[in-house]
Amino acid sequence: MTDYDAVVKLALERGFYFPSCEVYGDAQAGFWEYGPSGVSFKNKFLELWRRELIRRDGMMEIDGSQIMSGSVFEASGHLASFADPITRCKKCGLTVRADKAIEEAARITVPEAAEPAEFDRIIDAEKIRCPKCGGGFASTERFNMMFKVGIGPEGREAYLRPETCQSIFVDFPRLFKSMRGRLPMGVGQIGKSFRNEIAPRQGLLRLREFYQAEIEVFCNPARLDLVEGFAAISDTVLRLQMTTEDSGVMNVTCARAVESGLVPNRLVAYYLGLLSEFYEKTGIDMSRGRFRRLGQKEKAFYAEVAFDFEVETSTGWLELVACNYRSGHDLSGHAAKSGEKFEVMDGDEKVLPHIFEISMGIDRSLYTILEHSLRHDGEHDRTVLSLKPYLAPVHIGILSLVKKDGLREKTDEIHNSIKRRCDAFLDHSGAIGRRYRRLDEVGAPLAATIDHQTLEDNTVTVRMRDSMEQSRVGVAELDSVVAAHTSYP
RNA sequence: GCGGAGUUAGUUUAGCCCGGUAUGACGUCAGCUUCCCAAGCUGAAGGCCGCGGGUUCGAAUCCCGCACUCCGCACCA
Repeated sequence: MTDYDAVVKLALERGFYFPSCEVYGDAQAGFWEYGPSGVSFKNKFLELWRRELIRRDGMMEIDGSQIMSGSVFEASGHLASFADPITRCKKCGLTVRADKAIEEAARITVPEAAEPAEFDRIIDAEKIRCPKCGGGFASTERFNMMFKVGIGPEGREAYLRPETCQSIFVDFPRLFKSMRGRLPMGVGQIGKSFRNEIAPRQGLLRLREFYQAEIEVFCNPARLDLVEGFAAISDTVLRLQMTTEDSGVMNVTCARAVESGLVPNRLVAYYLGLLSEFYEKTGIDMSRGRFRRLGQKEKAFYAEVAFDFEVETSTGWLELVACNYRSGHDLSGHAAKSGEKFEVMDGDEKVLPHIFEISMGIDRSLYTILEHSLRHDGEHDRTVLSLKPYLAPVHIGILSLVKKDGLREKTDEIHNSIKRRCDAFLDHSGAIGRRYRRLDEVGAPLAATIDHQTLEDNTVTVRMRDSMEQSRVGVAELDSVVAAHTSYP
């Protein structure tokens, strides 16, 4: 069984995640639900994100609409650029990208954003045929990856957002004014985005409806090297890979990365440093991670400089975060379309802020943490999910060694006294070893077992997930033991 | 979307070639055991065999279509 299969099996058996609408045959691919363990785990991951990025850096957090008006995506460029020109072979049904087919057959480069009729004209003029069967092509159409929705009885045009950040951009003027903003200003958001992927695949890794945690840093393009607090991360090590040459991954400090020109400025290096420190704390094996600088062709249409944070998993290198320097693309687009002013004062200077974004895929991050944390302990023949204690869905299992002689009642009492302050799981049934194994599988770092001695001296056995070591702890101290062991770093 | 493989209980799996409504394991639940690492014993629940149609007296099994999952290609601002 591959690591991927092992994670999927655990996810299904232990309620981390599973397919949406699975009782119906018309369920579509690319939609998954988080179960109880998954939600508890996700919430803790997001709390870590808030601590390490939003609060640490004094950013704002908003929660925007998932449905946004058509104008937003006209201004952002998504209506024109987030769509592929596709054409279909009339004989064998092969669907190809019109621009790719023309490029390959006739060596003519047509801009992706050209009109469909332009593609048809060239296909006709160059007598381009299906590369597979030689058949003729039907008319070129635009397949836009945004989900269109109709608002109200008239069905007014709107779209499910394909990235959460558009809310942040259009809210910027109000946020800057009402929240007494000053540059650089970070605004974050956790929420869902929607993309009509042609072929969703691999569970949480490629979804049509997915979670993003995005941070948009509004900055003065003339002051990208004036970063307050840079000293805090200047010695943080980044694992960098340049795309141009087949260079390996280099370990360089943030300070060194800027000096050597590997990272264009201190602002970008600062946030790569914060991000690196964040992921270190998620339990992902950072020796299998890298920040890869993207080449011209790989970058998104709005990005000037882009680094992807990628991690090696059993499915190959997986992109968890896109860090894009989007320059003035977004705000100038919204300014022009809306007529609203997006310039702000930075000291004595009036500037249209540029944007550096940290766009995190939450689902992919959660998957990667699970895969990197799941291990088989051959010595004791058990499956252990060695999550960081602060990310575990269950903090502590509360178990009765046996049910009789009042141990069940004592166990219930202890569970009741603790359950509002942490995620405690009560279990009376089955052999004690079996219950420990169950807790190991959901990643619970602690278990407290109530036995006959508890009735005499009010102590319990506390068992550690990773070492399986046991110690005797007073019931009165249980609270503080749990808090100390499961608190965020 | 193309090509390939697959889909039977929570998980895993037999049965399919050679039609007669389904097998085992693990897990779950209850009881006994009162026990500190998946112990043992007894019992139970759980399946419209992915969905729809066809052939047939009768379909998990044969035929057709569709969906989903996985792999490869293409795609992935």
